[in-house]
Amino acid sequence: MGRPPCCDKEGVKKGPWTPEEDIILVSYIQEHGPGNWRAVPAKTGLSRCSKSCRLRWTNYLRPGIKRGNFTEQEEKMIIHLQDLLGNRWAAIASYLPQRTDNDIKNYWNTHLRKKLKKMQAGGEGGSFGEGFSASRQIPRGQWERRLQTDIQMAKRALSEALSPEKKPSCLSASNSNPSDSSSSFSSTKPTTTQSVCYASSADNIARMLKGWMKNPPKSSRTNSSMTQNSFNNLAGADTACSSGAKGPLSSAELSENNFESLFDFDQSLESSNSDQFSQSLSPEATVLQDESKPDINIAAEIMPFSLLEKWLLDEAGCQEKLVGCCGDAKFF
DNA sequence: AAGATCCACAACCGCGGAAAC
DNA sequence: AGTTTCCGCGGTTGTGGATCT
Repeated sequence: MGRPPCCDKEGVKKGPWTPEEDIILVSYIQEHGPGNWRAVPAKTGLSRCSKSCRLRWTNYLRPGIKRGNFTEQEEKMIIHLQDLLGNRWAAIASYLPQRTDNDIKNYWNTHLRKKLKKMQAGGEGGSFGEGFSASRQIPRGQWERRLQTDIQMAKRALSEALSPEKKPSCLSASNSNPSDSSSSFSSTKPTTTQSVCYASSADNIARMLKGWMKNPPKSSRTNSSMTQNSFNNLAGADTACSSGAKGPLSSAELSENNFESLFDFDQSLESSNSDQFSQSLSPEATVLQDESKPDINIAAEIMPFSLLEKWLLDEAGCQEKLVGCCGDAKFF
C-alpha cells in the first residue's frame, strides 16, 4: 500500500553540510532540477535525509538567495507582514524573494522581536512605530486577519487573472531605495525558465570552489559559511543569466556549458547582481523560477504564457500595494 | 587569560495537508 | 476508500563565535 518507504533513518548523516556535499547536491539539481527529494540521497550518494537535502537547497544553495544584512526596508516589510500574517514565514518570504523563510524567521527571532519589544516597552518612537505596536494590541484574532488577507489576495488574483493584460511595471515603485534590492521587482516577464537558475548554480559552484581553494575549510561550520557566501553570489550569476537576452537553454545544455566554464566565472557578474534580478521577478515568479520543477516548461507550453504571467504577477500587484503601504509614513 | 554568558544562525524535529498507491 | 509516504512549514535545538566578567 502507498508509496515506497522513505529514506531509512539509519546511516543518515546529520549536522553541518560540507562543501563537497553542497557540490554534489547542486550538481544533481543542476541536472535534474529540484523536486523529488526522496530520490536525491539515493541518486547522489549523499548520506543525507531527503528533508535535509531540500532544506539545504531551499535555504542556502538555491539561486538568488541573499543572506545577512537585512536592510531597513526589509525589516519594515517583515515587521509589517508579520503583523499582518503572523508567523507564516513562508508567506512572508514570498514577498521578499531573495530571502528564505528560515532566514526571515531567524532574523525575526533574534533581532526584530526584541527590537519591537524594546520599542513597545520604551514607548515606541522608533523608526517603525505605532502602526505595528498598535495593531498588536488589537484583540481581534490573528486567524481572522490571516483569513482576510488570504481572501483579499485571492480576490485580487482572480480579478487580475480575468482582466486584460497588465504590465507589472508598477513594481518599480518599490525601487526607491537602490540599495535595497530585495524589495524591488521589475517588469521583466517571469517567463524565464528555471533552467537558468540551475545554470547559475554551476556558476555558484565555480565560485564556491574558487573560494574553497583559496581558503581551505577549517571547520564544518566555517565550511558551511564559506559555502553559503559563495553561493550567495549566485544571485549575481543568476541575475546576469536570467535577465540576459539568451533564450532558455535545456538543462543539458546548461550543465555542459556551465560546468565547462566552471572556473571561468567572472567576478564582474556580481556587480550586475541583485538589481536586475530583483527587478525581474514577482515573489511568486521567483519562487517558481527558483523552485519550480522541470515541468514548468511543459506547463508553459500547454498554458498560454499570458495566463501564466498573470498568475505569477498577481502577487506582484499585492507587493506593490504592500510596498506602498510599507513605505507609508503611517507605518514607518 | 580563562571561564561564563550571550548571540546568531544552521539544522533538526514534528505536524498537517497533499499525493501516490 | 483507506493507508502510507512525501513535501512544506513553523517551532525548537545545538553549536560556534563574540562579548562580558
